[in-house]
Amino acid sequence: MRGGKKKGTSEDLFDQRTQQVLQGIIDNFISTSEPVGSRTLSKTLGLSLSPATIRNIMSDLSDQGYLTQVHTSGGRIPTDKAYRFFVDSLVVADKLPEQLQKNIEEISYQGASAVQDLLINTSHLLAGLTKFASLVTAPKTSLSRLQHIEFIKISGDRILVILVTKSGLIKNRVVECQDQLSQEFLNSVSGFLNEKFKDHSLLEIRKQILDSMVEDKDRYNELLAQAIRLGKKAFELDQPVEIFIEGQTNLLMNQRLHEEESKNSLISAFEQKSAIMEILDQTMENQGTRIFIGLENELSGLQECSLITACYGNKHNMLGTIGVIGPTSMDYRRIIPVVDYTAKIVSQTITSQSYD
Amino acid sequence: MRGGKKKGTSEDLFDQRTQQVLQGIIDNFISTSEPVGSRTLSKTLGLSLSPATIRNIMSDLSDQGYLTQVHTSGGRIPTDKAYRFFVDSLVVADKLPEQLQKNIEEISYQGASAVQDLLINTSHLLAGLTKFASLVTAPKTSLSRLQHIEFIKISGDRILVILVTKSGLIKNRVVECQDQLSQEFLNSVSGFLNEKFKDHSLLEIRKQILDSMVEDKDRYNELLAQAIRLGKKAFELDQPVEIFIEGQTNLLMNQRLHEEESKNSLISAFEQKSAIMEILDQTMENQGTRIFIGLENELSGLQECSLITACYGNKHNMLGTIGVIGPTSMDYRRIIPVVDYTAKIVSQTITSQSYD
DNA sequence: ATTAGCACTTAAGCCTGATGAGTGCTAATT
DNA sequence: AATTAGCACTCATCAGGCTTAAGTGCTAAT
Repeated sequence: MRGGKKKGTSEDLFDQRTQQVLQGIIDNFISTSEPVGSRTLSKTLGLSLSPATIRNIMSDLSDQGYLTQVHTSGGRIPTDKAYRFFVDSLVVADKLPEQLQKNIEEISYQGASAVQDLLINTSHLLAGLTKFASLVTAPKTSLSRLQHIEFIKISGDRILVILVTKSGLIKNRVVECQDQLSQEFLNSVSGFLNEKFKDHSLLEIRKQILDSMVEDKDRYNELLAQAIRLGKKAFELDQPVEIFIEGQTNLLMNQRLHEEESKNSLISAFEQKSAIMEILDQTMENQGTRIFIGLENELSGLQECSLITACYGNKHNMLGTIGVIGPTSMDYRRIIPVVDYTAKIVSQTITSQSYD
Repeated sequence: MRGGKKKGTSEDLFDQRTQQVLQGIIDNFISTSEPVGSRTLSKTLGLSLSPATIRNIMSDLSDQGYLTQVHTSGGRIPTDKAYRFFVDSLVVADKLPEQLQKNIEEISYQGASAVQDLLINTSHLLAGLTKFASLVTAPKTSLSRLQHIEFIKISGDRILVILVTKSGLIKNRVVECQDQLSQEFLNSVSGFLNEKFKDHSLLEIRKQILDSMVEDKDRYNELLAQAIRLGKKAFELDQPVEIFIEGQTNLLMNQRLHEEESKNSLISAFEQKSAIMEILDQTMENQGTRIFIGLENELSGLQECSLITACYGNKHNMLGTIGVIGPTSMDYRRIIPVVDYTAKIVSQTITSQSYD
């Protein structure tokens, strides 16, 4: 798995020994957060190499951009490039301890009868297990398909709209409505909409409703006219960014980034929820765990952090993303399988609860 | 307002000058966060007093427990007792600038058609305006009265329960149910429950349902039996602590408490949401702004902070609490009116949206 | 190709003394 | 009797000097 001894091929930049040294440096730095020097490494590393030899190797690694020095003396630390190499060479991540597996599986029990609860539990769990910040996005509403819609009159001119999607998401909103509509009438309207639009995606429904409004042919049928009017209100609600973030404080405390400035930019990064959403959205394309290290992150506040994400979904679609943000020097071997397995459990739970 | 020159009465511990000095120290410390010394004060304060005189006064204040010294030299800082005195003597807090008033009034516009949205907006606003941490509790469900209940069948054995309270709170939960119940039947059940329990408090309803179960006389009437069974599930849900906290990071960054330890205890305080809830609950008794300074807080993590709370509600009841947590050396004159006015606006908005 | 040896660099720890803001006390002043 | 000036004292902070330990690069020996 680690690439043989031969040199020169474009993937295999290192001979085995160089690679072991790099590994050693990364491992060392991950656990101590201190720059690592040649002497220490010569002792820690199993290979019987003198510090001098290791120095030579380290010097090469520096030239190739895998290591940097904070100051002239004082050991070296891995760069983003080193982590990237390290992560890529982790063909198999660690097996998850059984106890952890059980912890993760519990997210579906703790009163998570609705999908929202499940996602909140998930975000809580990830923050707790990793001691970093966790991100969880709700299934994109506009792509979800309609399971059920219902209107409940709660006062003269206020109507509660309840929208249940196939993915199990429940949304409610209060809309105001001039016309005095009776509950019976509202029932017919919801009956009509349910029948007509069940299983259609919300995006599609919105489009069709808008089209109907333009055509305007149904204006003399009161039921249809109202159905369209109410439907418009119910479906037009541009869904606010739904994302659960937890454990920001973990990150700020735990952090090896001691500098005020980087903390502040991190905070402001968290405040740009829509930007984070966008990034997470992009990860939905391909399944499996994705890892963004340091500068690979587009959001500037995160450029001293690593982001690990995985998607969840049902058999038809990827629905949303879960993820963790931690320092670039996090223990990838431990964190990756946690995110991975959590996504798997979320998927399972959602699938078993979804209505298709 | 500040009490005359005469001494000896139990309220008026200070002559006017002493009080001015204390004021000066507090003002100074609030704005600079640095211990203030006699020389500085002699210059800043309008009174033409020599540092020596001020030292004598300060010495007295120290004896009475209003000031402490961090080290032998190096100026004095106000104690909790001093803040308490300061706050109590603030008969009228500052008038709120109009711009701020407008900002606050906006919480009811930003798409806050449902009470939950309003509360989230509020918490966001408070954190933003004060740059501290904000707390907002939702109306206590168990005391709210029922406006409407509805059951929606969303798959074979899963039923969505929607509960709308008079205070405008909307709750939904998914419950599972062995018996295959048709939507029509569910409608009868909710019709029955609505009729029987409308305007009753949820607590009361739960009690009555449990009583009915014990009596067991309705066991042969299928509608009643199911109504009780479903009602039990719907109302028994012990409402999870609903509290919105925002801006914890504000507090951790902004903070004059530099020590790691106090930050950690602060974080753990925030994690004990139920403990915070309890404290806020206690504030619901009396209307108006309440202020807890430093050690007056029962929760240990908050003992280096001050908590400012105010209740909101409608004409019948106090429903919930909003509040801010900041350093004891916060600018009370600025913060108190913000919390105060925000509570007022929340009350107004809720009242106009409530259904009674 | 590897290693030992050596001169060089630098952060961090420690001591030192100087500085300055502050204090308490006492005696002089008003 | 209240206020103030003066003085001796305390103590945090800072800069400079010194040492130490860990590290580096380079060269020459193995």
